[in-house]
Amino acid sequence: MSHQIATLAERKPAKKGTQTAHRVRRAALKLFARQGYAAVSMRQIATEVGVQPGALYNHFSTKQEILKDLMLSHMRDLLEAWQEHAANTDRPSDPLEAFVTFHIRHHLQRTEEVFISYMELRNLESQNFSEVEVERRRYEAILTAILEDGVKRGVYRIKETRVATRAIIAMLTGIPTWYRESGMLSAEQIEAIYLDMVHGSVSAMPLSPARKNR
Amino acid sequence: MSHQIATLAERKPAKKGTQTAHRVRRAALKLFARQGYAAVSMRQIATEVGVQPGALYNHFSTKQEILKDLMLSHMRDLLEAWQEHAANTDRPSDPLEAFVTFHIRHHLQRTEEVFISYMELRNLESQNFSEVEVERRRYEAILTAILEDGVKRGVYRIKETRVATRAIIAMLTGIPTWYRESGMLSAEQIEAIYLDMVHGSVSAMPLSPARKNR
DNA sequence: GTTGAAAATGAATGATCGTTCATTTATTTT
DNA sequence: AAAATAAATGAACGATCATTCATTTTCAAC
Repeated sequence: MSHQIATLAERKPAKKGTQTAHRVRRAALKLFARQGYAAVSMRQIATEVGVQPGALYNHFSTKQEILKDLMLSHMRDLLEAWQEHAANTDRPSDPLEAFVTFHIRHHLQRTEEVFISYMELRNLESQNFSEVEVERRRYEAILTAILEDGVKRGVYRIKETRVATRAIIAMLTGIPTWYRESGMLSAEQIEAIYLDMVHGSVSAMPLSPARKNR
Repeated sequence: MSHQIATLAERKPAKKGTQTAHRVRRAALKLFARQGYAAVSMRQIATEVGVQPGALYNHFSTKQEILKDLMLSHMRDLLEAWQEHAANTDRPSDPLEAFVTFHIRHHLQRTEEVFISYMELRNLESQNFSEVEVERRRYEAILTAILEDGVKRGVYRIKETRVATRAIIAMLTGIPTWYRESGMLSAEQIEAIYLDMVHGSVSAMPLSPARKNR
């Protein structure tokens, strides 16, 4: 499952097989995101990779396994990235801001994965669905904890932190569906707008003037 | 034998054909929502209706046309419902509240349509996509206008009303993906929570204590 | 009740689907 | 360089796909 990324001082050359497996993932990611899992054939994936259909089965035993692999590794990448981000940020003055910023940046660089992860859940067989769901809940729990802490500290006014979590994540995750790099707004501007909105949606107090015009 | 549904002042009995067309729509709606457009076959739809596959083509010329019909009529129902709602509500003190409440109530009663409308856009052929997109933008424009008016009146602090529109609609439209009637929260409670959050996300001022505990 | 139209049937069309497999080719290990 | 292993080929499998159509059945209008 662990596809190694060649870091600087890496020794071993990537084997042919794992190279191809990686290209299959990339091809499937692109095609699933564009057309949807059910509408993409193994033949299309094979063509995109530049290989015969049968060859795919040297790397994945079924089409379903490709989907599971993509969705699960997306969620695990996300959680891993958050762990790293949180570890490297020492005591953020505003944990909610840290989370929102992280989420937006991470997702804006992975629009295809986001599409798949939020649209292809129904195409996962139940066992695979459960596995993905575990990771999703784990991620949601991070935000819920931040909100609950804020409530305890009296800075947030929300009553149902689980509901607020879903509301916020839905709001943020919608960005990649319409954001285009060619658009009028930069990623930083969007980040600032959403940060303000999220803040306002949960805060007991309005933004202080100092925070407002950054 | 056939019992037609008699509405109040209705004269004409529904013809057999239009009855069947309606059942095809219902069956397709249910199946598309559960499995996705691409994963549903015309045979499945026919079985659900209780008819042979070929009979479907007396009412819809292609599978694509069924999808288009469902998505387009969903959007038109939505717009029509809003017009009616707005007409019957005389000068709402808070237009944003009126919109949010309307949106939540309307969508919570149409979870299958919502699923299809936000997941099957990519399966629409470009001509059909454009038609649906026109209606969607029309709907978004309603909220944008409300926000812009609020900005002019100085009660909202948002800079990009188009972005805020998408953020709010994404937040609200996410509800049907997790809401279950059997859950702990009633539709009214959810409405109240989201109303607070939306309000906070755009307002220049925090909620007044009077509004807060309703 | 007859008649013409609408709706449904049942069978078939060619295309495409995911997957398998014996075999050949390429790569890694010894 | 030889042996062992991994990857890719090319062809095929049965199943299922959306759609068509001649025919029969059902229904609505007169």
